[in-house]
Amino acid sequence: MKRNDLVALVDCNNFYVSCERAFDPRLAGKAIGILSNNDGIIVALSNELKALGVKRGAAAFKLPPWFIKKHDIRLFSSNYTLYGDMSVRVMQVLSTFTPELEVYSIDEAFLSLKGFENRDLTAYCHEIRQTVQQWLGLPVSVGIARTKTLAKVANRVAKKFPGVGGVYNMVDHPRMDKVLSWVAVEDVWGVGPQYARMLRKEGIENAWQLSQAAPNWIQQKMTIVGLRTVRELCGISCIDMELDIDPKKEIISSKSFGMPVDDLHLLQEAAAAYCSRAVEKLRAEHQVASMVMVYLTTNRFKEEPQYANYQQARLPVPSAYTPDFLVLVHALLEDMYKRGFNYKKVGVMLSEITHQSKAPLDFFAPTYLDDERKTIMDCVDGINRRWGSHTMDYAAIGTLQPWQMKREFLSPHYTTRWGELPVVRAL
DNA sequence: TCTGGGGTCCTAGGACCC
DNA sequence: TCTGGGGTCCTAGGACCC
Repeated sequence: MKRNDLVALVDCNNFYVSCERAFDPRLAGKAIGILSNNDGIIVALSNELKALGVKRGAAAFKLPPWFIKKHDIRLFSSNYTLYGDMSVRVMQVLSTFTPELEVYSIDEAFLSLKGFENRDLTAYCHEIRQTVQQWLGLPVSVGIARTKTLAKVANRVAKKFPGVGGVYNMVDHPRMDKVLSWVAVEDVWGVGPQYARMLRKEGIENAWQLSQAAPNWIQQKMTIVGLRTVRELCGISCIDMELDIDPKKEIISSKSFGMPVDDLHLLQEAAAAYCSRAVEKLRAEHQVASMVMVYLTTNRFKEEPQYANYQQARLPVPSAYTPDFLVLVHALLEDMYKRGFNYKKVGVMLSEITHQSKAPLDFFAPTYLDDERKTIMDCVDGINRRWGSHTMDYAAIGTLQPWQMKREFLSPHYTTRWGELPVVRAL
């Protein structure tokens, strides 16, 4: 990107909450919280819930029943199927507004506005905002600037000052110092808790001060990554748009259990289930992997005997055939397992990933692409796509699955299951 | 009772090579 | 007293993002 680039950051407001509201208008104006896996903590809050003093990360069970009742607080288990599907729709709408769209996260995208210099950018972004609102029922905020980091700042302003109407334009802003001084240093994109603590100790408390810091010192303390952030705050674009979706380098599937698990066979089941999920994701991207890693851990927050370990193994030939991995995962876990601990979590990670067509060849073994194993997997995936996931599964994942996560307050899969479509009734 | 899950990038340091 | 120097590759760990 060059100095004269233009970029808009579109970010959905309270995305998970807004998805729930989009399908249930009665939730408008209510204090709403979305829970983490296992219904443990609150990961997303509506503004009304924030106003009651509840913080992100608060343990759900610690909200007293009288408090919930008094303020009519609505809690939901996270429904990632719904949020993921809504996300795809948002991105589809946004892509009609620019030739260059970078999907940055489930609820955010950067839009290149290169070539739009002569338009009224603020008005154009209001149009984007209104379109998403009208077509999907989701509120978004838009920040416009010459660098991604500044677009993040502008987006923050758009969210925090309702007066600007959800869009804030920082391109050639006359009072950059004033806007940046308003942003706390830990709220700058690229500055996490560790760096924020260090910077504050050095007297740098806001984005403006950070933008004025000595480049050499910044690079020494925060690596090249920190230096880029500083330059971006100064309006020099260093972080390019990423228009191609990079193939994944690793795929992780792991979850905390809904209850403590000490039995090896149950751990094996859970690991097999996550393994199967991970390899499914691998195939969805037409990739193969040769390395698999398994980890398991007890609950580090509890005052009881602790144990954590991981081990990895390599397949002789890259594969996307689930049973190849199930066998390894089974053996690795058996090796690591120690009796007498209450385990909280296992995870499976795939790495050394390549595209199916680029996998290294083996003289003595067929490649995944040319093998009947691929035919079998395609068949399984096809069935699960047609009839719903888990229609066909591996016996290794068990049937009772007592380790499954808790999701007591799950909303319907409004957009992805026929049986759960919202119904509109004439009164 | 609870304290998520899934990613990426960068650097330092060790192993190994000539 | 001496015990090079420069390069690459790999891994672990730390930082960040949502």
